[in-house]
Amino acid sequence: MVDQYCEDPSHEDKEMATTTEGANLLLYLKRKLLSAETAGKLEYMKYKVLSQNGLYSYARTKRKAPRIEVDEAPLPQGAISGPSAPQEAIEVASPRGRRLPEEPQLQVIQGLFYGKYAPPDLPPVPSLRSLIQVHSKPFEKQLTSSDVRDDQSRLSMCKEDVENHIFPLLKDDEDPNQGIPVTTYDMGGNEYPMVFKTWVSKTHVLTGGWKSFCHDRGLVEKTDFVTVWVFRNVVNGSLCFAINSRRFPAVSEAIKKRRRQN
DNA sequence: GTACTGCATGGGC
DNA sequence: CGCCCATGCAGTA
Repeated sequence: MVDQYCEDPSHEDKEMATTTEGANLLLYLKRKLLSAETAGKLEYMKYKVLSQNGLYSYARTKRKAPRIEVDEAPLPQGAISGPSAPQEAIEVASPRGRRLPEEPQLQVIQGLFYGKYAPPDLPPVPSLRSLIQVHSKPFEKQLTSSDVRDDQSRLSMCKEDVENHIFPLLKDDEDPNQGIPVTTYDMGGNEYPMVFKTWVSKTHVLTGGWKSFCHDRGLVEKTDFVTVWVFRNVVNGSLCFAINSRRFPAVSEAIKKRRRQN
């Protein structure tokens, strides 16, 4: 696209027009009130770009309230409005994990993620904030070929992550061996119905909508890493996942996961 | 045949 | 050696 402009002798005029157009668009957008859906998508794009460059630190960034005033979905009854609504979200401690209140949270996370990456404790999806009260900390997985292959495409998760981040959130009547229906959200707030299940062989998987999630985002093995948050929908109590992905084109081998030292 | 599920296996740690 | 997990492939709808 840029090359075309360079070869075109009248490109300066066009460029000028484009610049003016762009400036007008930016001015317009600055005043534009966004729908919840559009705001969510923009937030997702921002998060994706910044998280890939390791620049995103959602938890530490002071954020203005999202400009959502038109078409905003009504908040569930009892929910406090505003960006900091679920302040008292309850984090479920892992059975093995010790809770050391003085310890900075970032240190706890480090070592579990690839590179310098500290995803927020809560999925950075504005439309989900009022739904989350009970949740666990995120975990990450480098995708394998069986995670993304068309004839398989189920997300397998390791024992440690499942025991630490999913099992603590399960209710008594939810049996992973039977399969638990879950709703998975992407960073745009789009829903994918999936099933979380533990096979007889003790493999833990996410099936069902995982395939379309994979397709929609064009996920590939090894270079793509998914971050998984697990929480309960405070309104209907259902088990929910939120999944984001980051891509490292330079990564072409399986990364060995560091053993947790307890 | 196609899409999907889930058990069994073997390599790696 | 035992455990874990990626995946091969058999079975089902």
